[in-house]
Amino acid sequence: MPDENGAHDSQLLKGVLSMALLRLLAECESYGYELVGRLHELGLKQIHEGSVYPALSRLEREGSVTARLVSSNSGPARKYYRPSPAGYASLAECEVAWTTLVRALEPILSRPVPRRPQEART
Amino acid sequence: MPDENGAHDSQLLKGVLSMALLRLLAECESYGYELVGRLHELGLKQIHEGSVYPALSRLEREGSVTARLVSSNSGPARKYYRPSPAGYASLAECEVAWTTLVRALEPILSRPVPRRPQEART
DNA sequence: GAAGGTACCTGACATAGCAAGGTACTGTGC
DNA sequence: GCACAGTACCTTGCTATGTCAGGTACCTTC
Repeated sequence: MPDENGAHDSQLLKGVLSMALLRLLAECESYGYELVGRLHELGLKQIHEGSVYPALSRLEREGSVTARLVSSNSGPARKYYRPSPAGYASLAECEVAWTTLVRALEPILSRPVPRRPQEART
Repeated sequence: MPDENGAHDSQLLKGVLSMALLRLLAECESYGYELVGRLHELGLKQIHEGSVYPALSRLEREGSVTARLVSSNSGPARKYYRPSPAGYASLAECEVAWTTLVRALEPILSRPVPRRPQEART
């Protein structure tokens, strides 16, 4: 089946991408091109370079990550990012917000959808 | 502590609101003003009318919900919404996308954040 | 020297939540 | 009769951020 939910996901992804990137960078210093691959492996196939590079730039501008250029022998120089202390703090906050959201949605999503919605009480 | 994550949440919420609304409506026919209250009870306190009404209009325009006006004796008429068959389908798709996203993020978020990020291998 | 993989970046566009404000109906109290 | 508070709706800008499409450039291999 084709990814018709791709369009939907694009909205769900908002705000999640930064968190995911920050989290991956906390795990292991990395660069944009590789991060795209790592996200794809996680199953987030619909994330493209055009989302990741701007997101990384934002994180750097915000001071959440620091970058260093490392020349490569398999192409142009790679820009390796790693979280700053502020980035770790931001990540922690973001994870709290995410967990809170997931927990808030759980009670309604876990219940099976009723066959017919109940009529409103007047 | 104040809700400093409110700003962050605004991004995390993208796409989640429609799903939550659709899900609540599947549970029980309702109207905007009440839905805001229900979302607040769920812990989604940062959702305001200015988000809910446009979201409901979008859902109606998309054909995901149908609406009917019911006069009230405690104020102006209420606009009750309930999901259409297309809305149920959309909800199902959306829940899949959501679950997929949550599951994709789990493996990286559940691991404890390393004290120091590992140096990249060259 | 052309091709293809690696690696970066950007600009125009669409989406959707937020903030702020406006309208209007109802019952209550004065 | 009138102001008020609560209920209930809606809209206009603003902003953030993902997508799409495209561009640049390095390096190795053929």
